Amino acid sequence: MGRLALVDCNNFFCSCERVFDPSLAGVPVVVLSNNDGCIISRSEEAKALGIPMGAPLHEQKEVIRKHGVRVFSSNYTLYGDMSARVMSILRDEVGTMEVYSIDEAFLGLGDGFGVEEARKLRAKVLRWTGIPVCIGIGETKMLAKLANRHAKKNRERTGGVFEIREGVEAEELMAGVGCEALWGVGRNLARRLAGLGVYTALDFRRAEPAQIRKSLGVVGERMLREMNGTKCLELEEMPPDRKGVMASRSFGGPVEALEELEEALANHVARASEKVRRFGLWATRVDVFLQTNHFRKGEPQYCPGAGIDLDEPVHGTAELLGIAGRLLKRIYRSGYRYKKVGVMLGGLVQAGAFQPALPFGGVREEPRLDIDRIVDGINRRLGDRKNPVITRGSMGVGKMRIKIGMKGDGNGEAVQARRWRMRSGMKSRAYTTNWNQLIQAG
DNA sequence: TCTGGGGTCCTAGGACCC
DNA sequence: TCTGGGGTCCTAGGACCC
Repeated sequence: MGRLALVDCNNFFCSCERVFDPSLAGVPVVVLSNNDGCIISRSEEAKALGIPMGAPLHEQKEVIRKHGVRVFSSNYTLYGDMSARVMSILRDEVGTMEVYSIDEAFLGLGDGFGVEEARKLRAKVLRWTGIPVCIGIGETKMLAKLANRHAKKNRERTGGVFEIREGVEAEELMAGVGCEALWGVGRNLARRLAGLGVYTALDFRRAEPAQIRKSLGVVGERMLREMNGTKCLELEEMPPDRKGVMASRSFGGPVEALEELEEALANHVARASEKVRRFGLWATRVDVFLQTNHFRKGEPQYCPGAGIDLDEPVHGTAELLGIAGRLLKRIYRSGYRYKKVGVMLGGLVQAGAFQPALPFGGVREEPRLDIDRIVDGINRRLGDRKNPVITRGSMGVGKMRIKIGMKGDGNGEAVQARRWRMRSGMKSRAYTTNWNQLIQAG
Protein backbone atom coordinates (compact mmCIF):
# COMPACT_ATOMS: atom_id res chain seq x y z
CA MET A 1 0.00 0.00 0.00
CA GLY A 2 1.48 3.25 -1.08
CA ARG A 3 1.69 6.45 0.85
CA LEU A 4 -0.33 9.53 0.05
CA ALA A 5 0.55 13.18 -0.07
CA LEU A 6 -1.78 16.02 0.62
CA VAL A 7 -0.86 19.18 -1.22
CA ASP A 8 -2.63 22.23 0.12
CA CYS A 9 -2.30 25.79 -1.15
CA ASN A 10 -1.57 28.34 1.55
CA ASN A 11 -4.26 30.98 2.08
CA PHE A 12 -5.31 30.17 -1.44
CA PHE A 13 -7.63 33.02 -2.36
CA CYS A 14 -5.33 35.63 -0.87
CA SER A 15 -2.37 34.05 -2.61
CA CYS A 16 -4.22 34.25 -5.93
CA GLU A 17 -4.91 37.94 -5.45
CA ARG A 18 -1.24 38.48 -4.67
CA VAL A 19 -0.06 36.80 -7.84
CA PHE A 20 -1.70 39.56 -9.84
CA ASP A 21 -0.94 42.48 -7.54
CA PRO A 22 2.63 42.60 -6.22
CA SER A 23 1.75 45.52 -3.97
CA LEU A 24 -0.06 43.00 -1.76
CA ALA A 25 3.16 41.28 -0.74
CA GLY A 26 3.84 41.57 2.97
CA VAL A 27 0.62 43.39 3.81
CA PRO A 28 -2.49 41.90 5.42
CA VAL A 29 -5.05 40.71 2.88
CA VAL A 30 -8.51 39.18 3.27
CA VAL A 31 -11.01 37.79 0.76
CA LEU A 32 -14.73 37.89 1.41
CA SER A 33 -17.52 35.37 0.91
CA ASN A 34 -19.91 35.52 -2.01
CA ASN A 35 -22.12 38.11 -0.40
CA ASP A 36 -19.24 40.11 1.03
CA GLY A 37 -20.55 39.08 4.43
CA CYS A 38 -17.72 37.03 5.90
CA ILE A 39 -13.97 36.72 5.70
CA ILE A 40 -13.09 33.39 4.15
CA SER A 41 -9.41 33.73 3.34
CA ARG A 42 -6.69 35.55 5.25
CA SER A 43 -3.04 36.15 4.52
CA GLU A 44 -0.55 35.31 7.28
CA GLU A 45 -0.37 38.99 8.18
CA ALA A 46 -4.16 39.13 8.55
CA LYS A 47 -4.12 36.03 10.74
CA ALA A 48 -1.47 37.66 12.89
CA LEU A 49 -3.85 40.55 13.49
CA GLY A 50 -6.24 38.09 15.08
CA ILE A 51 -8.85 38.12 12.32
CA PRO A 52 -10.63 34.78 12.65
CA MET A 53 -11.71 32.52 9.82
CA GLY A 54 -15.33 33.10 8.87
CA ALA A 55 -15.62 36.33 10.83
CA PRO A 56 -18.41 38.68 9.78
CA LEU A 57 -16.91 41.62 7.95
CA HIS A 58 -18.72 44.21 10.05
CA GLU A 59 -17.08 42.89 13.21
CA GLN A 60 -13.62 43.45 11.75
CA LYS A 61 -14.14 46.91 10.31
CA GLU A 62 -12.07 48.53 13.02
CA VAL A 63 -9.06 46.22 12.68
CA ILE A 64 -9.22 46.55 8.93
CA ARG A 65 -9.20 50.31 9.04
CA LYS A 66 -6.53 50.56 11.69
CA HIS A 67 -4.05 48.24 9.99
CA GLY A 68 -4.87 49.01 6.40
CA VAL A 69 -5.98 45.48 5.62
CA ARG A 70 -6.61 45.04 1.89
CA VAL A 71 -10.08 43.61 1.33
CA PHE A 72 -11.27 41.73 -1.76
CA SER A 73 -14.57 40.34 -2.93
CA SER A 74 -14.11 36.78 -4.10
CA ASN A 75 -13.31 36.15 -7.73
CA TYR A 76 -13.98 32.50 -8.39
CA THR A 77 -13.11 32.69 -12.05
CA LEU A 78 -9.60 33.71 -11.10
CA TYR A 79 -9.29 31.11 -8.36
CA GLY A 80 -10.61 28.36 -10.59
CA ASP A 81 -8.05 29.27 -13.21
CA MET A 82 -5.16 29.34 -10.75
CA SER A 83 -6.34 26.06 -9.28
CA ALA A 84 -6.25 24.40 -12.68
CA ARG A 85 -2.67 25.54 -13.18
CA VAL A 86 -1.55 24.16 -9.85
CA MET A 87 -3.36 20.87 -10.41
CA SER A 88 -1.87 20.36 -13.82
CA ILE A 89 1.65 20.70 -12.41
CA LEU A 90 0.83 18.15 -9.72
CA ARG A 91 -0.71 15.81 -12.24
CA ASP A 92 2.47 15.75 -14.25
CA GLU A 93 4.36 14.67 -11.19
CA VAL A 94 2.57 11.52 -10.05
CA GLY A 95 0.63 8.56 -11.34
CA THR A 96 -2.58 9.00 -9.42
CA MET A 97 -4.25 12.03 -7.96
CA GLU A 98 -7.51 13.18 -6.48
CA VAL A 99 -8.44 16.83 -6.74
CA TYR A 100 -10.10 17.20 -3.37
CA SER A 101 -11.08 20.85 -3.47
CA ILE A 102 -10.18 24.03 -5.25
CA ASP A 103 -6.95 24.29 -3.28
CA GLU A 104 -6.12 20.72 -2.25
CA ALA A 105 -5.15 17.47 -3.88
CA PHE A 106 -4.20 14.01 -2.67
CA LEU A 107 -1.39 12.35 -4.59
CA GLY A 108 -0.67 8.65 -4.76
CA LEU A 109 3.06 8.27 -4.21
CA GLY A 110 5.52 5.81 -5.65
CA ASP A 111 8.28 4.37 -3.49
CA GLY A 112 10.81 6.82 -4.79
CA PHE A 113 8.86 9.87 -3.73
CA GLY A 114 9.97 11.26 -0.40
CA VAL A 115 10.44 14.51 1.42
CA GLU A 116 13.14 15.68 -0.96
CA GLU A 117 10.96 15.15 -4.00
CA ALA A 118 8.11 16.92 -2.26
CA ARG A 119 10.35 19.90 -1.60
CA LYS A 120 11.23 20.10 -5.26
CA LEU A 121 7.59 19.86 -6.23
CA ARG A 122 6.71 22.61 -3.84
CA ALA A 123 9.37 24.88 -5.29
CA LYS A 124 8.18 24.14 -8.79
CA VAL A 125 4.59 25.05 -8.05
CA LEU A 126 5.71 28.28 -6.45
CA ARG A 127 7.99 29.17 -9.33
CA TRP A 128 5.47 28.39 -12.04
CA THR A 129 2.31 29.75 -10.50
CA GLY A 130 3.31 32.01 -7.64
CA ILE A 131 1.20 29.94 -5.25
CA PRO A 132 2.87 28.63 -2.09
CA VAL A 133 1.80 25.15 -0.99
CA CYS A 134 2.48 22.80 1.90
CA ILE A 135 2.80 19.05 1.54
CA GLY A 136 2.03 16.34 4.07
CA ILE A 137 2.85 12.68 3.53
CA GLY A 138 1.35 9.69 5.32
CA GLU A 139 -0.07 6.20 4.98
CA THR A 140 -3.69 7.34 4.88
CA LYS A 141 -5.61 10.46 4.00
CA MET A 142 -6.07 11.35 7.64
CA LEU A 143 -2.39 10.96 8.37
CA ALA A 144 -1.44 12.95 5.27
CA LYS A 145 -3.79 15.68 6.45
CA LEU A 146 -2.21 15.65 9.86
CA ALA A 147 1.27 15.77 8.38
CA ASN A 148 0.21 18.67 6.22
CA ARG A 149 -1.05 20.55 9.22
CA HIS A 150 2.26 20.04 10.94
CA ALA A 151 4.18 21.19 7.88
CA LYS A 152 2.10 24.33 7.73
CA LYS A 153 2.30 25.13 11.44
CA ASN A 154 6.07 24.74 11.49
CA ARG A 155 6.97 26.11 8.15
CA GLU A 156 10.46 27.30 9.11
CA ARG A 157 11.45 23.99 10.58
CA THR A 158 9.82 21.78 7.96
CA GLY A 159 10.22 23.92 4.89
CA GLY A 160 6.54 23.30 4.24
CA VAL A 161 6.94 19.54 3.85
CA PHE A 162 6.49 16.81 6.41
CA GLU A 163 6.18 13.06 6.35
CA ILE A 164 4.60 11.30 9.28
CA ARG A 165 6.04 7.85 10.01
CA GLU A 166 5.12 5.29 12.61
CA GLY A 167 7.14 5.77 15.76
CA VAL A 168 7.84 7.91 18.75
CA GLU A 169 8.05 11.09 16.74
CA ALA A 170 4.57 10.57 15.31
CA GLU A 171 3.14 9.88 18.72
CA GLU A 172 4.74 12.95 20.19
CA LEU A 173 3.28 14.99 17.40
CA MET A 174 -0.16 13.51 17.97
CA ALA A 175 0.02 14.13 21.67
CA GLY A 176 0.33 17.82 20.88
CA VAL A 177 -2.68 17.96 18.57
CA GLY A 178 -6.23 18.34 19.83
CA CYS A 179 -8.91 16.05 18.42
CA GLU A 180 -10.76 18.97 16.94
CA ALA A 181 -7.84 19.50 14.58
CA LEU A 182 -8.31 16.11 12.99
CA TRP A 183 -9.89 15.92 9.58
CA GLY A 184 -13.50 14.90 10.09
CA VAL A 185 -13.67 15.92 13.73
CA GLY A 186 -15.49 19.17 14.22
CA ARG A 187 -16.70 20.92 17.33
CA ASN A 188 -19.43 18.47 18.12
CA LEU A 189 -17.50 15.27 17.71
CA ALA A 190 -14.65 16.82 19.67
CA ARG A 191 -17.05 17.48 22.51
CA ARG A 192 -18.33 13.93 22.37
CA LEU A 193 -14.78 12.62 22.42
CA ALA A 194 -13.90 14.82 25.38
CA GLY A 195 -16.78 13.14 27.17
CA LEU A 196 -14.99 9.86 26.66
CA GLY A 197 -11.76 11.29 28.00
CA VAL A 198 -10.27 11.54 24.52
CA TYR A 199 -8.61 14.90 24.07
CA THR A 200 -5.64 14.56 21.75
CA ALA A 201 -5.01 12.87 18.43
CA LEU A 202 -2.95 10.35 20.33
CA ASP A 203 -5.79 9.61 22.76
CA PHE A 204 -8.05 9.11 19.80
CA ARG A 205 -5.67 6.81 18.01
CA ARG A 206 -5.39 4.61 21.07
CA ALA A 207 -9.11 4.64 21.86
CA GLU A 208 -11.20 1.51 22.06
CA PRO A 209 -12.76 0.87 18.60
CA ALA A 210 -16.02 -0.42 20.07
CA GLN A 211 -16.41 2.69 22.16
CA ILE A 212 -15.68 5.00 19.25
CA ARG A 213 -18.07 3.03 17.12
CA LYS A 214 -20.80 3.39 19.66
CA SER A 215 -20.30 7.07 20.19
CA LEU A 216 -19.31 8.35 16.74
CA GLY A 217 -20.77 5.68 14.49
CA VAL A 218 -19.28 4.24 11.38
CA VAL A 219 -17.66 7.55 10.49
CA GLY A 220 -15.76 7.58 13.75
CA GLU A 221 -14.55 4.05 13.40
CA ARG A 222 -13.31 4.81 9.93
CA MET A 223 -11.32 7.76 11.24
CA LEU A 224 -9.89 5.66 14.02
CA ARG A 225 -8.61 3.08 11.60
CA GLU A 226 -7.19 5.73 9.33
CA MET A 227 -5.29 7.22 12.22
CA ASN A 228 -3.74 3.83 12.79
CA GLY A 229 -2.57 3.54 9.23
CA THR A 230 -5.37 1.46 7.70
CA LYS A 231 -6.74 2.99 4.54
CA CYS A 232 -10.50 3.37 4.69
CA LEU A 233 -10.78 6.38 2.43
CA GLU A 234 -9.57 5.60 -1.04
CA LEU A 235 -8.06 7.94 -3.54
CA GLU A 236 -10.87 8.93 -5.88
CA GLU A 237 -9.34 9.83 -9.17
CA MET A 238 -12.65 10.26 -10.93
CA PRO A 239 -14.95 12.62 -9.12
CA PRO A 240 -18.33 10.91 -8.68
CA ASP A 241 -21.24 12.44 -10.50
CA ARG A 242 -22.72 15.36 -8.73
CA LYS A 243 -25.95 14.65 -6.94
CA GLY A 244 -27.44 18.08 -6.79
CA VAL A 245 -26.90 21.73 -7.56
CA MET A 246 -27.96 24.37 -5.13
CA ALA A 247 -28.32 28.10 -5.51
CA SER A 248 -29.21 30.49 -2.73
CA ARG A 249 -28.40 33.95 -1.43
CA SER A 250 -29.01 35.87 1.72
CA PHE A 251 -30.85 39.14 1.45
CA GLY A 252 -29.24 42.35 2.65
CA GLY A 253 -32.17 42.91 4.96
CA PRO A 254 -35.41 41.22 5.94
CA VAL A 255 -37.85 40.37 3.16
CA GLU A 256 -41.52 39.73 3.74
CA ALA A 257 -43.29 39.98 0.40
CA LEU A 258 -43.84 36.89 -1.70
CA GLU A 259 -43.12 38.84 -4.88
CA GLU A 260 -39.64 39.70 -3.68
CA LEU A 261 -38.94 36.10 -2.78
CA GLU A 262 -40.20 35.01 -6.19
CA GLU A 263 -37.88 37.42 -7.91
CA ALA A 264 -34.84 36.20 -6.02
CA LEU A 265 -35.83 32.59 -6.49
CA ALA A 266 -36.13 33.11 -10.24
CA ASN A 267 -32.54 34.25 -10.22
CA HIS A 268 -31.38 31.23 -8.32
CA VAL A 269 -33.29 28.81 -10.51
CA ALA A 270 -31.68 30.38 -13.55
CA ARG A 271 -28.19 30.01 -12.12
CA ALA A 272 -28.73 26.48 -10.90
CA SER A 273 -30.27 25.26 -14.12
CA GLU A 274 -27.48 26.80 -16.17
CA LYS A 275 -25.01 24.88 -14.11
CA VAL A 276 -26.95 21.65 -14.50
CA ARG A 277 -27.04 22.11 -18.27
CA ARG A 278 -23.36 22.90 -18.35
CA PHE A 279 -22.69 19.51 -16.74
CA GLY A 280 -24.89 17.92 -19.39
CA LEU A 281 -27.30 16.75 -16.70
CA TRP A 282 -31.01 16.80 -15.98
CA ALA A 283 -32.83 17.22 -12.70
CA THR A 284 -35.46 14.79 -11.51
CA ARG A 285 -36.21 16.61 -8.30
CA VAL A 286 -36.70 20.21 -7.25
CA ASP A 287 -36.51 21.52 -3.68
CA VAL A 288 -37.20 25.05 -2.54
CA PHE A 289 -36.45 26.40 0.91
CA LEU A 290 -36.91 29.55 2.94
CA GLN A 291 -35.07 30.77 6.01
CA THR A 292 -35.62 33.50 8.52
CA ASN A 293 -32.64 35.15 10.18
CA HIS A 294 -31.40 32.77 12.84
CA PHE A 295 -29.14 35.43 14.30
CA ARG A 296 -32.21 37.33 15.45
CA LYS A 297 -32.94 35.34 18.53
CA GLY A 298 -36.01 37.29 19.53
CA GLU A 299 -37.83 36.83 16.24
CA PRO A 300 -40.05 33.93 15.28
CA GLN A 301 -38.15 31.49 13.11
CA TYR A 302 -39.61 29.63 10.16
CA CYS A 303 -37.43 27.55 7.87
CA PRO A 304 -39.68 25.46 5.68
CA GLY A 305 -38.79 23.49 2.58
CA ALA A 306 -40.72 21.57 -0.01
CA GLY A 307 -39.68 19.33 -2.83
CA ILE A 308 -41.13 17.30 -5.62
CA ASP A 309 -39.97 14.32 -7.64
CA LEU A 310 -40.47 14.87 -11.34
CA ASP A 311 -41.95 12.40 -13.78
CA GLU A 312 -39.22 13.06 -16.26
CA PRO A 313 -35.85 14.77 -16.32
CA VAL A 314 -35.90 18.52 -16.80
CA HIS A 315 -33.25 21.16 -17.16
CA GLY A 316 -34.94 24.06 -18.88
CA THR A 317 -35.03 27.26 -16.87
CA ALA A 318 -38.61 28.13 -17.69
CA GLU A 319 -40.01 24.79 -16.70
CA LEU A 320 -38.00 24.63 -13.50
CA LEU A 321 -39.08 28.14 -12.71
CA GLY A 322 -42.73 27.14 -12.84
CA ILE A 323 -42.16 24.16 -10.56
CA ALA A 324 -40.06 26.12 -8.08
CA GLY A 325 -42.62 28.91 -8.02
CA ARG A 326 -45.38 26.51 -7.06
CA LEU A 327 -43.25 25.03 -4.31
CA LEU A 328 -42.48 28.47 -2.96
CA LYS A 329 -46.17 29.33 -2.76
CA ARG A 330 -46.74 26.13 -0.87
CA ILE A 331 -44.33 26.97 1.92
CA TYR A 332 -44.66 30.76 2.03
CA ARG A 333 -46.34 32.24 5.06
CA SER A 334 -46.82 35.95 5.47
CA GLY A 335 -45.74 37.66 8.64
CA TYR A 336 -42.18 36.36 8.72
CA ARG A 337 -39.03 38.30 7.99
CA TYR A 338 -37.12 36.12 5.57
CA LYS A 339 -33.38 36.15 5.23
CA LYS A 340 -32.78 33.66 2.48
CA VAL A 341 -34.44 31.73 -0.30
CA GLY A 342 -32.88 28.94 -2.26
CA VAL A 343 -33.40 26.13 -4.70
CA MET A 344 -31.85 22.70 -5.00
CA LEU A 345 -31.98 20.77 -8.25
CA GLY A 346 -31.51 17.17 -7.29
CA GLY A 347 -31.62 13.62 -8.55
CA LEU A 348 -29.32 14.65 -11.36
CA VAL A 349 -29.09 12.21 -14.25
CA GLN A 350 -27.47 12.06 -17.63
CA ALA A 351 -29.60 12.03 -20.72
CA GLY A 352 -31.30 8.70 -21.14
CA ALA A 353 -30.21 7.41 -17.78
CA PHE A 354 -33.43 8.18 -15.99
CA GLN A 355 -35.05 5.24 -14.29
CA PRO A 356 -38.55 6.15 -13.22
CA ALA A 357 -39.87 4.78 -9.98
CA LEU A 358 -40.94 1.23 -10.58
CA PRO A 359 -44.38 -0.07 -9.84
CA PHE A 360 -44.50 -2.65 -7.10
CA GLY A 361 -43.00 -5.91 -8.22
CA GLY A 362 -40.64 -4.33 -10.70
CA VAL A 363 -36.98 -5.13 -10.57
CA ARG A 364 -34.41 -2.44 -10.35
CA GLU A 365 -30.84 -3.32 -10.93
CA GLU A 366 -28.96 -3.32 -7.66
CA PRO A 367 -25.27 -3.38 -7.06
CA ARG A 368 -24.02 -6.85 -6.29
CA LEU A 369 -23.58 -7.56 -2.65
CA ASP A 370 -21.40 -10.03 -0.93
CA ILE A 371 -23.97 -11.17 1.57
CA ASP A 372 -21.54 -13.18 3.67
CA ARG A 373 -19.29 -10.26 4.30
CA ILE A 374 -22.23 -8.07 5.11
CA VAL A 375 -23.71 -10.50 7.56
CA ASP A 376 -20.28 -10.77 9.03
CA GLY A 377 -20.09 -7.04 9.42
CA ILE A 378 -23.45 -6.93 11.13
CA ASN A 379 -22.45 -9.65 13.50
CA ARG A 380 -19.37 -7.72 14.37
CA ARG A 381 -21.42 -4.68 15.06
CA LEU A 382 -23.81 -6.63 17.20
CA GLY A 383 -20.96 -8.41 18.89
CA ASP A 384 -21.31 -6.58 22.13
CA ARG A 385 -24.98 -7.35 22.53
CA LYS A 386 -26.64 -10.43 23.84
CA ASN A 387 -27.69 -13.13 21.40
CA PRO A 388 -26.10 -11.42 18.51
CA VAL A 389 -25.69 -14.04 15.88
CA ILE A 390 -27.33 -14.00 12.53
CA THR A 391 -26.09 -16.22 9.78
CA ARG A 392 -27.80 -15.19 6.63
CA GLY A 393 -30.96 -13.47 5.61
CA SER A 394 -33.29 -12.97 8.44
CA MET A 395 -34.04 -14.91 11.53
CA GLY A 396 -35.17 -14.56 15.06
CA VAL A 397 -32.66 -14.36 17.82
CA GLY A 398 -34.20 -14.78 21.21
CA LYS A 399 -36.14 -11.67 21.92
CA MET A 400 -34.53 -9.82 19.12
CA ARG A 401 -35.32 -10.17 15.51
CA ILE A 402 -33.17 -8.81 12.82
CA LYS A 403 -34.31 -8.02 9.39
CA ILE A 404 -31.75 -7.22 6.78
CA GLY A 405 -32.55 -5.27 3.73
CA MET A 406 -30.29 -4.21 0.95
CA LYS A 407 -30.44 -1.04 -0.89
CA GLY A 408 -28.27 0.44 -3.57
CA ASP A 409 -27.59 4.07 -2.88
CA GLY A 410 -25.65 4.62 -6.03
CA ASN A 411 -22.55 4.81 -3.93
CA GLY A 412 -21.71 1.21 -3.39
CA GLU A 413 -23.14 -1.13 -0.87
CA ALA A 414 -25.48 -0.08 1.83
CA VAL A 415 -27.37 -2.17 4.25
CA GLN A 416 -30.34 -1.45 6.31
CA ALA A 417 -30.90 -3.57 9.32
CA ARG A 418 -34.05 -3.37 11.29
CA ARG A 419 -34.39 -4.57 14.77
CA TRP A 420 -37.54 -5.18 16.60
CA ARG A 421 -38.08 -5.53 20.23
CA MET A 422 -41.07 -7.73 20.01
CA ARG A 423 -42.57 -7.30 23.42
CA SER A 424 -46.00 -5.86 22.93
CA GLY A 425 -46.24 -2.14 23.09
CA MET A 426 -42.71 -1.54 21.93
CA LYS A 427 -42.26 0.11 18.63
CA SER A 428 -39.94 -1.18 16.02
CA ARG A 429 -36.71 0.61 15.59
CA ALA A 430 -34.68 0.85 12.45
CA TYR A 431 -31.08 1.61 12.10
CA THR A 432 -29.29 2.16 8.92
CA THR A 433 -25.62 2.09 8.39
CA ASN A 434 -23.23 2.15 5.53
CA TRP A 435 -20.87 -0.76 5.73
CA ASN A 436 -19.09 -0.17 2.52
CA GLN A 437 -15.88 1.44 3.64
CA LEU A 438 -15.49 -0.52 6.80
CA ILE A 439 -15.94 -3.83 5.08
CA GLN A 440 -13.40 -2.78 2.53
CA ALA A 441 -10.92 -2.12 5.24
CA GLY A 442 -11.75 -5.01 7.50
C1' DT B 1 -27.74 47.17 10.42
C1' DC B 2 -24.49 44.05 8.71
C1' DT B 3 -22.94 38.02 10.32
C1' DG B 4 -21.60 32.90 2.96
C1' DG B 5 -22.54 29.36 -0.31
C1' DG B 6 -22.22 24.82 -1.91
C1' DG B 7 -21.55 20.31 -1.09
C1' DT B 8 -21.23 15.10 1.10
C1' DC B 9 -22.46 11.23 4.08
C1' DC B 10 -24.88 9.03 7.91
C1' DT B 11 -28.78 8.05 11.03
C1' DA B 12 -33.47 7.90 12.72
C1' DG B 13 -37.94 7.11 12.02
C1' DG B 14 -42.22 6.84 9.70
C1' DA B 15 -45.62 5.87 5.92
C1' DC B 16 -46.99 2.69 3.05
C1' DC B 17 -47.12 -1.55 -0.08
C1' DC B 18 -48.44 -6.73 -0.63
C1' DT C 1 -44.78 -17.32 26.73
C1' DC C 2 -46.35 -14.45 23.06
C1' DT C 3 -44.41 -11.92 18.58
C1' DG C 4 -45.26 -11.88 10.37
C1' DG C 5 -42.00 -11.02 6.60
C1' DG C 6 -40.20 -8.57 2.90
C1' DG C 7 -39.95 -4.48 0.78
C1' DT C 8 -39.78 0.93 -1.02
C1' DC C 9 -39.59 5.66 -0.36
C1' DC C 10 -39.57 9.94 2.05
C1' DT C 11 -38.42 13.55 5.47
C1' DA C 12 -35.59 15.61 8.56
C1' DG C 13 -31.67 16.60 10.94
C1' DG C 14 -26.88 16.19 12.39
C1' DA C 15 -22.25 16.46 11.33
C1' DC C 16 -18.56 17.42 8.56
C1' DC C 17 -15.80 19.63 4.63
C1' DC C 18 -13.84 23.69 1.83
